[in-house]
Amino acid sequence: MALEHAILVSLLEKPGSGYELARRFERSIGYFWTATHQQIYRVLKRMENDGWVDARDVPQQGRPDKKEYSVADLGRAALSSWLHDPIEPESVRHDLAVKIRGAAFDDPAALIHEVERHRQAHRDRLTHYLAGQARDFTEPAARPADPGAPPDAERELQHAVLRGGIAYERMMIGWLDDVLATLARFGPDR
Amino acid sequence: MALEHAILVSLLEKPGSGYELARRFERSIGYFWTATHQQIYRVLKRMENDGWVDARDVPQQGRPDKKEYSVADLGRAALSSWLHDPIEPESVRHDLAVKIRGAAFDDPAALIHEVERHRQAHRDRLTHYLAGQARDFTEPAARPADPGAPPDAERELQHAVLRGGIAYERMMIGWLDDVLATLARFGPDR
DNA sequence: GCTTGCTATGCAACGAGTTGCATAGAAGGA
DNA sequence: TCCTTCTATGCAACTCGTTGCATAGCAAGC
Repeated sequence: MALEHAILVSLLEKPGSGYELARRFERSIGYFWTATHQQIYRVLKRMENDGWVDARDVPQQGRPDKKEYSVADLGRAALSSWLHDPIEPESVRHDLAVKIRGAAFDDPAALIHEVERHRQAHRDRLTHYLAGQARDFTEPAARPADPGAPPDAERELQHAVLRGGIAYERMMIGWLDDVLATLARFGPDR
Repeated sequence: MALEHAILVSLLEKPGSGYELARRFERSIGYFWTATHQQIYRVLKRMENDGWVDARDVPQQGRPDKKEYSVADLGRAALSSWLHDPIEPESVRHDLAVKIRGAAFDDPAALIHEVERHRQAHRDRLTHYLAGQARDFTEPAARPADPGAPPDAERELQHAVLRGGIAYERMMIGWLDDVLATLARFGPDR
C-alpha cells in the first residue's frame, strides 16, 4: 500500500489538513493517485498514532478549525525506506478494455458513444494538464542571472510526473481513436 | 466491479475452469485486468449461484478433474446490461510516480536503478505483446478468395485491445527515459 | 427565518482484493 | 524413495477501498 507514502510526499511538499489533502488528491496528486476523504482521515489517524506525522490544531476565522499535519522524523524515515524498497511494476485495470472485448458478443456499434465519452474525458484532462504545465512550468525568460544555479529537484520531478500524465492522456486519445475506427467498421447495429 | 464481467467475456471467448481462467488472467486478459485464483474461484461460485454461468464436471486423465464453466443466458444478459451502462473513466494509481515525486526529499539518484528496472519490465511486456501480435494478428496473405467477407468482431476487437497495450508500453518506456534523463541531472548522490 | 453550499471531521457497514495455508492427483527427476 | 513441479480447488483472516450517513460552523441569498 502506498497511500500513506503518497500522503507523506504531499505533506512534505506542503503541510495541510485532511480536508486539504483530499482536495489535492482530486487535483495534482490525483493525476496518479486517488483517495476519498474517508481513506485519508483514517490513514492520517493511524500515521499520527505511529508517530509518522505531527498534528497541530489551527483555529480559523470564517470557517471551522482544522488539524494541520506535517511530517515527523519517523515519517521521513518510513518514506525513505519505502523509496529504497523495490516495488513491482503496477498491474493495470481497464474496465473499458473489458467492454471493448465484450462488445464482440453484443452490439459493437452501441459502444461508440461510450468510447467517445471516454475520449472526451481524456481530452479534458489533457487540456487541464497542459494548462497546469503552462502555468507552473514555463521557464520565466531563461534566467541568465544565475546560469550555474542548482536545479530544483522538487519542481523538476513534479514536472516529470506531469509530463507522464500528459503522455498518458495523449496515448489514450490516440488509442481510443483507433478503437473508434475499428468499431465503425462493424457498421450500425450488426 | 468488473471482475465478473471480465470473467464473462473470457468465458464467452472460450469456456474453461477456474484454473484456466486464472492462467488467462496472467496472460492475455492480464494485459488490462489482474486477478488471483482466489478471487476467481470465489466470484465463479457466486456467479454460478446467481445463474450467470453453468458448471460441468470434466474428468481428465493424467491430471485432476476440473469444473468447466460456460456462460448462461442470465450471464449474457448481465454482460449486455453492463455494456450499455456508462462507466466512469478509471482512476490511475502509479506507485512509481509517488516515488518520483518523493525522491526530491531523499536521494534522487538512488531511484535510477528502480526506474531502470521498471523500464526493463515494460520493454519485456512490449516484446511479449509484439510477439503475440505477430503470432495471432498477422493477416495470412491478403485472403483474395473472399474479399467481401464480414470482419470478425471478436478477433478485431481483441487486436484493438492489444494495440492499446502496445501503445501503453511504448508510452511508458518513453516517459521512463524522460524520467531517467531528469534524475541524471541531479548528479550522483546529491 | 430557511435553505443551500462550502469547509471540516468522522463512524459504520460492506464489498473488493491480498496473503497464507491446505489438500490432492499425477509426472518427472535425484 | 523422496522431492519438486504442475494441475486443480478451496478456506480463513486480514487489509484496503467505497458508500452512506451524521455533525457542525459559517456565509450568502431568498
